[in-house]
Amino acid sequence: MAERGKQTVRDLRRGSRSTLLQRLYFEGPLSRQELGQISGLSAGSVSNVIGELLADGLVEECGSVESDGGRPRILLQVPPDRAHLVGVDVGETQVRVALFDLGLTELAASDHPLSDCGHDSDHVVELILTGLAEVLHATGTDPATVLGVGVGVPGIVEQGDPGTDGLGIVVHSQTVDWDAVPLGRMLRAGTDLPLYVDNGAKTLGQAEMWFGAGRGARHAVVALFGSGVGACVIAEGARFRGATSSAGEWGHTKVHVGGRLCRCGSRGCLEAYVGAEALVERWGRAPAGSSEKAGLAALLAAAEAGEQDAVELLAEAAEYFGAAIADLINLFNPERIVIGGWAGLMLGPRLLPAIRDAATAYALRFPRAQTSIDLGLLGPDAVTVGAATLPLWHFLQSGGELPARMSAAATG
Amino acid sequence: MAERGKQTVRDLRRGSRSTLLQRLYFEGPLSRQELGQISGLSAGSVSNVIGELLADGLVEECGSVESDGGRPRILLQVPPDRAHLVGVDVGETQVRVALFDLGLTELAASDHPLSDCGHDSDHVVELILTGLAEVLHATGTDPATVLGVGVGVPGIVEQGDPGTDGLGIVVHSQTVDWDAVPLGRMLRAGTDLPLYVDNGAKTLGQAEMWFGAGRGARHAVVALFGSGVGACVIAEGARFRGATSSAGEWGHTKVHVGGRLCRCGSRGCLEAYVGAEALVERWGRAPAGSSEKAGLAALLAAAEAGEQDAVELLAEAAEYFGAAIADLINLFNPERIVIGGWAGLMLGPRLLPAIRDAATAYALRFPRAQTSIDLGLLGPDAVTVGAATLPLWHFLQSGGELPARMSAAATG
DNA sequence: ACACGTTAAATCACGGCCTGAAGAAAGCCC
DNA sequence: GGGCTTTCTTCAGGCCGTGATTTAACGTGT
Repeated sequence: MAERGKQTVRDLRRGSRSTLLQRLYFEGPLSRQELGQISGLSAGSVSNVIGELLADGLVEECGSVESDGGRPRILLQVPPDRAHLVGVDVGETQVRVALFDLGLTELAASDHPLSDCGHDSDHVVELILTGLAEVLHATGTDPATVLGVGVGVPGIVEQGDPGTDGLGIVVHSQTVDWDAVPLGRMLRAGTDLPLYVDNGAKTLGQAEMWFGAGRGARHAVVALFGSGVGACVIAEGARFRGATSSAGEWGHTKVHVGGRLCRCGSRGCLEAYVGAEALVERWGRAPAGSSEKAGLAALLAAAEAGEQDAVELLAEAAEYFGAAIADLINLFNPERIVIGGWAGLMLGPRLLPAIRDAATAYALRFPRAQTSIDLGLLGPDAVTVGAATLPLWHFLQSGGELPARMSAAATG
Repeated sequence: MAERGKQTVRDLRRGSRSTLLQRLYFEGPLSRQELGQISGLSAGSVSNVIGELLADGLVEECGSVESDGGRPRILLQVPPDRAHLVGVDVGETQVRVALFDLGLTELAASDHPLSDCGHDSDHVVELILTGLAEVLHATGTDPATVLGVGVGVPGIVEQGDPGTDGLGIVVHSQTVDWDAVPLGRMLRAGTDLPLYVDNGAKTLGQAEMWFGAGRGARHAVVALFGSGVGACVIAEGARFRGATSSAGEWGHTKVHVGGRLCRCGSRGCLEAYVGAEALVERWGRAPAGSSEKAGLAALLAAAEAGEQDAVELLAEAAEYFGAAIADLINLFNPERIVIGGWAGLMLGPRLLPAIRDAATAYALRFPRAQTSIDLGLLGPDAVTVGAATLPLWHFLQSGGELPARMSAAATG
């Protein structure tokens, strides 16, 4: 149980590189001095490791800061243009491919609507690959500088054996009718870049954790409230994946056993009570033919205008949502809950107080007291950013391991 | 995020010791040869580390086995009598203290009923300390050979800062009315032994994972079904604790928002539908004045005899239980669910098929397909065993670190 | 200008670690 | 007794992080 495999003396160096690289990446320009303080490494080791990273071009000096009277500190940072990342969002209505630099600044993006052919997997793969080619071409980016492609998909992702170059990645989705689609193999046929695939809600949560309302929390749950409902659980600073990477499927938690029919085929799911699709449908007064987003906006406007049925519907949704959040608090004991997703951001300002109250009423006192409930800061566009964090995470975790094809071209 | 702190070259040795010790502990007598194979360490290192452990008396040779034609393998094992462990169960009706050897064989136990003074914390602490003295005296065990005392309590345990010798341990329990009881400090006043405290349901789950139906699983949830309902979540082979160690409070998951009133004060909790206390109360036909256990047995007998209301009540309980297990499957994506606890073991044989069906009906297809649902193998007595695994786990994890007072007396 | 104090970074000997190869040990078979 | 096989031990070699020492780079005061 929990035996971490064999460790050679070399893994220490990888660990040190990783620690330093992560600190520099997340905590901005830092001197060797400060790096030693916060990482616990000795000054000698910091110098040594930073020297290596400098030689690899993974770190660069950027100015200095005087230190009253003594030698000035040299600031170090991870050069944002040292490498690139690709994030893909396979959404309900479109496939979006974005190219980022190492600092996750978006350099280019490509959108392809998904109206005609639906979610036929061959079509989606084709769109991903064309999008990838487009963003690379538009920016004149050498594919050799891309650390990897992260893809957020709707559905459950089976990661397969690691080390098989992503070939084992398989996607299951009851909602878009993907049954064991071998996305890894299919994408691999069109690109040599390292592939990372995860659920889109999870990647959005990842983005919120890194750059949004989740920053700094080590134990958090990002509750994603959109057309459906999902969650991304972070424990000890890393995604909680479970045995086959599908942990956090919150939308089909039973809040009312034997209750409303859900699109998953079961009854009483949270999603059937608070999902945007369900809300709009239950309200039944959205302008015919309008989008789900417009429908929800109309519902919200009606409630703001004081229309009784809209007010009640939203109040009920807040109660169910809060109760389900209470379940998350009881089960995961997070220090923070972040409510994200487009519907969450739209309804959040109105519902947050009621959600907090419901969570307090339904959760156990002690874990509830340890938890704050806040709105997310990132819009749904952040799915691509989150997807791009997948290869980025691998990069940082491995201590700055570059694909073989890139290591020669240390541009600094 | 997820930066594991600084590692010195010495931590490697600790890791190796820990790995080897764990393998030997769990996988019985093994030769250096086999140890090298399964741990990934080189033969040289194994010899080296085992030499250390032998010198510390943490490992002993135990016979040899011929190896067709070559030098025979020398088998190694962890000597069960090298040290002792204490497990304490602070239950609903009694305080039970048990002394174990390193192999978790029970050497002595002491029970004290908790009828008169209820759960007054001073009284409980007193009983624990007398029980501890009793088992040590009865077996003539030198306290210096005790690795630590593990305590399972009803309620939520706040671990406090590690390294403070357990002084920060505080217990909260809405059911037995403990509000921030500083159990660590209180016990520390009466003993110098290392202290470990956790929720009793969690320790029972721990026992089930180590020696019961959970053996070998790296991701599992032990669902504990007794008077109340709880869960112990194991991820990556270790307990999932969350931010403040209270993760896994499953009994108050909302299965029916706004439904039955629960003893926690909230409505619609799982426990209010399937907890033994709730079932017996709802049935309403248990012999007056009988214990909860007897009441549940009577309910079961009535159902076996075909009495309609009993049959229906149990069928409903199975459905709710299965639905709540479906939530666990969706949220934690375990490879195994173990149903334990005294009520679980009592009703399990009858309800398991229905629970499995309900879980299948309510959970998402993919994660459900990855999970097996089985009955636990250990009775509720295992709480003490589970509690004793707390110090044992520390011992194995640290690579066989002995309290200072013991290391001199390497008896071999 | 110039020495002095101060702070930051680089260097280096040291003790530890794991590996891998070579050697020693312990049994069997002929 | 001489091979042969298999297991275990020993040891050189390459790395690693530490901590002390040295060097670098800057203010300040004279």
